[in-house]
Formats: sequence, C-alpha cells, structure tokens
Amino acid sequence: MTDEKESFNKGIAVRFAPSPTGPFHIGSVRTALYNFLFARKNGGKFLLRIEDTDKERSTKEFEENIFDSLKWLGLDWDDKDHLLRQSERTAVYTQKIHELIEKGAAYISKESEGKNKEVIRFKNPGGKIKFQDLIRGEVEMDVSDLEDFIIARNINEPVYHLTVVVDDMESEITHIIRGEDHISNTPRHILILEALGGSRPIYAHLPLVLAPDRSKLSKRKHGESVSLNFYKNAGYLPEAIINFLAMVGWNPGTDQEIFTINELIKDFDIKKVQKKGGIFNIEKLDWLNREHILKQSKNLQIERLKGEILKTKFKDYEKVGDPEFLDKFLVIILDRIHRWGEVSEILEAGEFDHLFIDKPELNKEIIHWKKSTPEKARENLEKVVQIFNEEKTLEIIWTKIEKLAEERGKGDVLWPLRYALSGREKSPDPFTLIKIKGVKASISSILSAIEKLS
RNA sequence: GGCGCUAUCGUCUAAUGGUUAGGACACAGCCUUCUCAAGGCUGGAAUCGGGGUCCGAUCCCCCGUAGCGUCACCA
Repeated sequence: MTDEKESFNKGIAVRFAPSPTGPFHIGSVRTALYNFLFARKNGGKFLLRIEDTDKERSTKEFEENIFDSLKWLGLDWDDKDHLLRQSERTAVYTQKIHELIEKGAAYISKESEGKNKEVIRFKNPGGKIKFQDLIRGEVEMDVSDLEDFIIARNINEPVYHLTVVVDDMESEITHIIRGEDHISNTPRHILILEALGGSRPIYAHLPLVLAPDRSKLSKRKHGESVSLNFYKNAGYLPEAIINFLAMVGWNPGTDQEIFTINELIKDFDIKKVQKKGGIFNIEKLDWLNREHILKQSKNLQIERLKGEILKTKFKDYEKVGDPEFLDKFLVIILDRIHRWGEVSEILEAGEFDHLFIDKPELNKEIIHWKKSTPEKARENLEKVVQIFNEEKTLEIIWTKIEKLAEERGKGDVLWPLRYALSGREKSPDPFTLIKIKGVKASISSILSAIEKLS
C-alpha cells in the first residue's frame, strides 16, 4: 500500500463520491471528470467512493449504473480493490462517533420531534470558519447559526457530514473537488475534521451545470434529460460528452474546441475553472458530437450505422448485411446526423425508404421540375434510360447523363431523375442515389416514373 | 427571509489598467447547387446599474440590482 502510494506524485488524491440514489446525473459526470482530469494531470489518484448511507434510497442497480457509466466514459478510477462503500463501514463510523462523544465534541441528544427520539449532535463551538478555495479564493462563514447539527441518527447510523469527513481522512484525500452546492456544507465538515484531528484538504467548489432556465439541473424539474443514460441512448459519444462538459466551466485559453480526453488531461488547469455556473447547451453538444463522430474510424462508423439500422423497420432487409451498401449509405448519413440515434429516427420517418425499396412511390405532379413540364421530364427520362442501355460502366453512364443535363437543362434532367430515384423532393443527388441503389433498381425506378407520365 | 456564491454577445467563453472587446455554438445573408444535407464566405450580436481610485476602467474597491445555491434524522 505504501509503495503504491509513493508511485503517485506528491501524494495527491482526489475522490468522486456519488450516491446510488438515482440514475447517473449529467452534473455528476462533470464533477467526476474534473476530479479525473485533476488527478491525471498531477499524477495523483482518482478514487471512487459509494455514499450509500441512505438505506431507503440507495440501490445496487444505481450503484451498477455508476460503475458502468464511469467505464463507458473512460473515467477509470484507481485502487479498485479498496473501494469504500459507506454501508459497509458502520463499525468505523460508530467508533468515530464514540471518539467524538468522549472528546466532548458530540453528544447524544433527546429529541422532541423527528424520526428518532435520540440523535447524535455535534457540539458547535460557534465563531467563523474561513477556508481557501482553489476556484473562489477565501470563503468565510459564520457557523453559529448552524447550531448543534446532527451527525448521526443513532450511534450506528451516521449521516453524510460525518462519513464524508471520516472517509476523506482515511483515504488521505488532498483535494476535495465537488459542486458549488457543497460550499455551505464545508464549514460543518471542517468542524468535524478538526474535532477528529485531521488535516485540512484543499477545497475546490465547481460552478454548477445549469438548465436553460439557469436553475440547477434536477430530475424533478427537467426530467430524463438530466441523466447520462438519456444521452447514451440518444447516440451521443462518450468522447463528445466529456469534451462538452469539460468546456462548461473551463477552457484552455486557446481557440481549440475539439479535445480528446488525453488532450484535456494535458491542458487541464483547475485554476482556470470558471466561477459562474454554465448552461447545458445541447446545440453545442450536438455540434461537438458530430465532430467526434467524424473523427471515429470508418469501421466503427459502419458498425454503429448497421446497429442503428437494425433498430428500424428495415432490420430484415438483406441490404443491411451488405458492406458495400453500408459504406455508401454512411457517406450520405454522415452529412445529416449529429448523433447516432438520428439514424433510426430519419429511417423511421421514411426519408431514405428509396434506398431500401427499389421503386419508390411517385406523385405524378412533381416528377417534372417546377419550372418545366411533364412532357420534357418524360423525354429526358427516356434519354436517360437509353444511356443506361447503351453503356456499361457507371462512370461513363454518369458522364453521359451530365452531358445530357448540360444540353437540355440541368433542372430538366436532374430533377426528374432524382425524383424518380428517390420519390422525394429533398434527397441526395442522383449520382449518389444510383450508386447506392444499383443500376437495375435505378432503371426500374426511372421506368415507373415514365409510365406514370404516360 | 438568514447565510453564501456569481455577473463579458441568446449560449459556452477569451482578453488587457489603454484592443476596432477575440473565438466557438446558434441565428441571418450570400456562394456552391436540379432539391436537401455538408462545405465556403460575410454579417448582426456583449462588458448589469451607480459611485469611487486613476491621465485612463470591462478589468481594482464600495454600494445597489439581478440570478443561482443552501438552510433535512438526503447526499
């Protein structure tokens, strides 16, 4: 244990200490991230601790969700064999409570109201507590109005304020990096810490991640969009979520916007963390996510694309298994999505039915270009079919169609062609369509358009 | 309400005691173009208010104001 510790620089240790009382919160992701970045940047330890003293609300499912989420995000924690789970440490806390009582720093208090008739209260010495905050500078609070606050429901059931302090002491946490909503808890923690004879860590209180209405993100008020799962399911990449959250409240002082986790580690500086809370701006996340999708390897992109198609009505189409088809489809889909979940949404909306179904439904009225006539459209389509029949390779076919379009008017040739192929007023260009559909399906689509015009 | 934190474009932010206050997202226009998407270019858009200090304050100080957080036998 000692040897292991010495391999870490300056003995720096931070912790991320979530409660498994709900789905992993997006604000927690950022707290975890900043702790992680700080530890990795400074060669310290990044510890995980499960704060499940609230037996009523803590569940194993939510705990699993914490582990899974951190792994998915790539925020790997240290000392996995020594993970502290507060529900397993009551003996330690009980001993500390006894210690505090013996020292006269705490006492058993008879209650006239509340759940328990007897609780353990901390004997508040009053006065002012001053502490240094890495982000906010000096913070001073009068602790008198806290009165004798409760540190345990009974001798065997400690409350958060006590467990935090005991565990941070045990893990030798040097820097406590947590949300701003804990500022007002800090004097309490310092009081307990001093009574226990611990040495004071350095505090850093992060600004909050806010909802668009500038209030703290909460499940009650803002629904499922506060949980990490929501973003995972919507097809956001962990890289993008990390990149985005890192930039809410911090920036490197340069114009760089796109970061990998390693670049973040390299540039991270807790002193540059903002004091002001930042709004979770999903439009910027969307943009960043697209940038990160574009950075993925082609194999990964194809694999993901296929997975998304398998979620849709086209899951049984044989094209889904055709690597060549996927390859071509990928090109047009990458221009159109910000997150992978959009693939199935677009597909279900029918926007790309024509890529799976050879002959799309056509509306006679719009086969011809707006500025032209049905007669011209038919003539041109017939000429296109002729080209298809005369030539063999796609390149030559396309060169001839282009030439035809030059001669007879681009809109007059290309609009009917594109509409015949797609059955949609808005679609990728006809050449792309032909490549994806194949020559055979393309011809039959065009023929059915001609038929419709006859 | 007490206590605390905060204050630069709509949003995330940069900057300095002296700048045309910079970038990104979003938005608008233009270009490209048969349509859409993508892409390129251009544009509009900010220092909360009032006092100081100073030759000069967005920046430093004070006072307001506003927003947020917190005031549990939750964490």
